Amino acid sequence: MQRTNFSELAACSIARTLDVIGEPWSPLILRDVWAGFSRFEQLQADLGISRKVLTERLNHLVEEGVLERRPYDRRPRYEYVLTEKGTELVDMLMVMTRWGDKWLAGKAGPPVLYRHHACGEISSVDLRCAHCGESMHANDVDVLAGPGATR
Amino acid sequence: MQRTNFSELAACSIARTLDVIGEPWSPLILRDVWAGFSRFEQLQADLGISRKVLTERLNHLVEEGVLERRPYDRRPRYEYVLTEKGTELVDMLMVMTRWGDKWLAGKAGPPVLYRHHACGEISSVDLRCAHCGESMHANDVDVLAGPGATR
DNA sequence: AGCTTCAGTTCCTTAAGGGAACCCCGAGTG
DNA sequence: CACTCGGGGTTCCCTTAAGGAACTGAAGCT
Repeated sequence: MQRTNFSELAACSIARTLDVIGEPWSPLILRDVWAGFSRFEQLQADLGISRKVLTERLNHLVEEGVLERRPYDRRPRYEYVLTEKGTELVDMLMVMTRWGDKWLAGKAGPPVLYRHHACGEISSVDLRCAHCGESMHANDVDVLAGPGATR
Repeated sequence: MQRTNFSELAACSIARTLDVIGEPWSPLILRDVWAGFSRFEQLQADLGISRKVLTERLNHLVEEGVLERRPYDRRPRYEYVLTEKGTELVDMLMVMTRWGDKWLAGKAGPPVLYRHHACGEISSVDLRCAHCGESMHANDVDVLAGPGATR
């Protein structure tokens, strides 16, 4: 299969982000690392992903600065941990989770729940304007060309 | 290429969501439809995607209830519009955009800006707890098994 | 009747994922 | 010192999906 490099299409932060974590399995690898599956064997066993593809994905995520590969033994053993850049990607996963919980979970209800440290309650994320704090969703904004626009 | 059906791996809203929009091009198609490119020819020209793949992706997104295919002429002409389910997916794109703006845009700055209707300011999304309204990010939550969990 | 446009469909080539087998390295054991 | 074990990959072959260009069909226009 050939695959287009999305970020060459246009200046677009969505396309650029997809070049970092848009490949199959990458978001699930991030989820697992966040959940504490940090080693190659753990990830492979939990996801059932091909070892070849897992190697490729981990290398790519490390190159992109989303994960860090660090030794945890004097033997050649490594674990993968989220960098700050990677941790901030988890925000996106929390929004995906919320959408999946609402539209795909069905009667069984959400597979996982989040308990918010600040208030101690089971909750989920909500999108708000970083400026005024009011709700901010797809229909609440105008899209304008920014400084990095090319067309 | 074979591709694993992610949602069969485990009860996981992320995996389920990826089965809806995780295929290559799907998020960019959604972005374009949101931006007003609603017809086959417009999408194909803007993205440079193969017509075959565009057909497959549009069909899948319609089947999943994310897009609606509606005629706009007495001739066999169709446009694709976001359903409510699809519009809520754009939340995820806004979070992706924010991450890409921060980590990948570089000196040129963000390619697009959002102006928030409520306050009229250029802004971006921020994740907050739906319950208490405080900031809610990856490190601010505990993850617990929910009613839909299978293990 | 012929031309044009939109919205796909068909067909071939190329490359990526799946999966199983294999390999290398250092530690622990007898 | 040889032997085994387990983590972390690498290699190989097969299948299937993406790229890309050419083709089709159904209106409406001239």
